[in-house]
Amino acid sequence: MSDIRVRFAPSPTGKVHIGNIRAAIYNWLFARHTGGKFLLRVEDTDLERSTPEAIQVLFDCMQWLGLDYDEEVFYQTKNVKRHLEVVEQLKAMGRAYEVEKTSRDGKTGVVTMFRMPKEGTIEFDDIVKGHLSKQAADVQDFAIVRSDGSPIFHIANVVDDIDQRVTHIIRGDDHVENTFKHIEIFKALGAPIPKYGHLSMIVNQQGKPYSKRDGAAFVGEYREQGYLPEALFNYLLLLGWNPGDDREILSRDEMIRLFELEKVHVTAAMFDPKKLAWMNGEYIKQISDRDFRSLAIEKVGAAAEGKSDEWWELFIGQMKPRTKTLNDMPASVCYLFGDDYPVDPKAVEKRLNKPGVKETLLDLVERFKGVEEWRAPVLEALVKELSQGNGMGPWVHPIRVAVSGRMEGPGLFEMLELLGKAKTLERLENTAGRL
RNA sequence: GGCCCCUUCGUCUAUCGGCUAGGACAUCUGGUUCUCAUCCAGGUAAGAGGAGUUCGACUCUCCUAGGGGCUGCCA
Repeated sequence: MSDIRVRFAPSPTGKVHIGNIRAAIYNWLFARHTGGKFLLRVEDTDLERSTPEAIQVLFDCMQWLGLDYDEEVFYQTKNVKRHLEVVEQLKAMGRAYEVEKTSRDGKTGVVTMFRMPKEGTIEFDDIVKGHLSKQAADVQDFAIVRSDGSPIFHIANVVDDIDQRVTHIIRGDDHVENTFKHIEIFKALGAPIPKYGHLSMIVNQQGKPYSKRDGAAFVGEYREQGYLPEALFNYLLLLGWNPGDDREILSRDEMIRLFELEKVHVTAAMFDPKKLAWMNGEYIKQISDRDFRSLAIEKVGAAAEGKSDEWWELFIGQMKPRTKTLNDMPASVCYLFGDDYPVDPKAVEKRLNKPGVKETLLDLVERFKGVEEWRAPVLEALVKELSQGNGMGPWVHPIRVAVSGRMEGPGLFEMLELLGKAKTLERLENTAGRL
């Protein structure tokens, strides 16, 4: 146990950005590594966007990624009274003052400003960026209460951090400049100044912050696309941190054991969907047969019912190494679950519309009819004998397209076993009939 | 404009003054194979530029260039 307390403090908007969730991951890992507490604070002061649905999306994302939090969720709106009390305190001390201002949209009103020192330097040691300092004169006074009386981010954030007794603030790089302001508020209030760690941004190929224009920018999209939470977690973790050796695929326990905030990189990291896809494939290969089966059933739907354990074992052995994201699966195996499957015209052209193919298929139907034990090795032996050692291509390719409509997939004989004798014969005959 | 930060293969990165600069993804070649994928073997590919410190610099210092962040009654 330690006294370390960190928080993830998103403002719920109905979507959780990958850069944001990476901050959550680093906070979580830091807390779990040090034996501290990981707190969740919902900065729900934007009443229009912070709907119950948006907050639920946030919870769902965290649960999906296995980011469990300690203590009760802290809602920023419930602490508004405190924020305003502190502002009064600041005013009494002469550190805050009211002024009439005109906002960008032309409205004039009285806002409360925080008074920054006018000389000296403000400095702090950022755990990831190192020593940072700035002339106080370079930081302007800033608003902390709007003309409608509502507290602004800067004051709400600091007061909540004080109330939640946060010891380490790990957040996005875009808050570095705010830190110089926040430190002054902590000082003015006589509160201990937390340690800071600012995380670089996730950027696109142009080096700009990764946004929805660059592809899937939100956690929910990866979930919908069939990525495993473990893979996204692992990939995001590696975007700016590594254990110091060549390991890349890490178990949750290893991550917790090895994670060190001091080793987080300062530089922005470019998001590479290809590597994420590779990593997802690695995780799919790692999951248990049982889990793979239930995920497959989830994706394929009702058509997956009624298959035997034995059937699944063969299916899993064939499909696990061929699956990059779970969502690829329904399309790549649908011919196993029904007769309504797409036929690739290029495959037909290349493998079926050739002289002699019709005869080959009809001949195979006759030979297959006599097969009593409908098993991949038996079928393979049969075709091997036909080919007389000259390669099974002339048989294998037409069969594959005839029964599946595509040129790629599981091993042909395994495919036939999965399909069953009746379906295989039916499809071969039907296909031959159309040639 | 001002302030702050960053800079190793295309990408993520290792290197804490000794480097023939290592790994992974991507890419290419070959092998295995009935296709695809897996798997195996191998290849191409990097220290932004310039000064300085040092026996020695990717590692330390400075300058330049390039990139990014902030500069709201957003968070």
